[in-house]
Amino acid sequence: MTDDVRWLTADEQRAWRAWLDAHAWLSARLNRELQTGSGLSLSDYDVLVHLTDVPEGRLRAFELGQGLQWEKSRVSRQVSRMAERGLVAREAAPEDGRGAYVVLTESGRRAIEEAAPAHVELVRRLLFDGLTPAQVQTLEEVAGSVVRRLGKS
Amino acid sequence: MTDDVRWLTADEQRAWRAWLDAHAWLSARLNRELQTGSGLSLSDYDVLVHLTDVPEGRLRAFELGQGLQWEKSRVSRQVSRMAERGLVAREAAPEDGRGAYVVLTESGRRAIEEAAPAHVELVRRLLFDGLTPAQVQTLEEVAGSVVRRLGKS
DNA sequence: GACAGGTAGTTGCCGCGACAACCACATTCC
DNA sequence: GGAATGTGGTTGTCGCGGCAACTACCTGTC
Repeated sequence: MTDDVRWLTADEQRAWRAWLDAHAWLSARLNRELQTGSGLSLSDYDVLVHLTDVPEGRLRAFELGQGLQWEKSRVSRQVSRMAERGLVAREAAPEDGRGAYVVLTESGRRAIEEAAPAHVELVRRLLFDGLTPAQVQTLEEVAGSVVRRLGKS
Repeated sequence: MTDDVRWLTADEQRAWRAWLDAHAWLSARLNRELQTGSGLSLSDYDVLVHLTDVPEGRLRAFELGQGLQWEKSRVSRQVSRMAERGLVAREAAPEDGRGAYVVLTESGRRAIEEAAPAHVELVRRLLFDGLTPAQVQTLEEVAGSVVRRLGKS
């Protein structure tokens, strides 16, 4: 209402816009490359990464959701789509009648093992090859600061 | 295939994950706050910003697309939704029979003027208040580097 | 002025994502 | 043990976003 808003400085505006741009371009590019290269979306990839990170390649749906910071409805639908394509399977949880496990299939494991090298290579080429170690360090600090601030309101 | 992939170092992995996390949380939060506070989405907001930046508050659809780095289909649909809500209006371009202008309405101008202060305040609180000027500078460098690298393949 | 190629914009289709409503089972409290 | 409350998952609805197909128009070139 009044004029005592603390607007952004020119530097801040540039940094803010640059960040938004960089993220938009980068994720679009990674998604596209992943899609055409291996038929996976970034979301598929993330799910598969989480499943391969864990012994047995099986997680309760809600655990997957926590790891990915996803809504449960998002988890549910993503798993449905992936299950249709054979990348994962659902299994009832014997110890909890409500629960469901999401299990990595052989085909899912193969898919991510084939997709990962090119994906990582692209992240490296587009992001890290252009940065000094100090910049990498600062990037982590900055991102960390945001996450911490989001934590407390 | 072979094992000569240059995987990410631990530092790089942390920075990468932190970036993805920070962006996911931040944009979710900004979107939510904007939505509940003023009924606008981030996309609505971006369109309105671009229109207010320009004299007369009118842009050809393709110009808007260039400014936002959006697909033309995305522009078209976004404008349709916003036009339904009275935030913008479409106008035929007299000088090009194919063309369409997107025009800021009074109601659109009011909407962004009401939404902007809280939005900027939130960006400041969640992002810039936690950063030193040097960090802001580095953030811009990093993001800029990514955008430049995306330019050339 | 006709035809080829390019450009502006819309639409269909599908995958993605948030929110809310809902179902089923678990837990707690009496 | 039965009601109240909580938790894990699914589904409906709607807005968002990319790609490809399509229409309409413009800009050459001959």
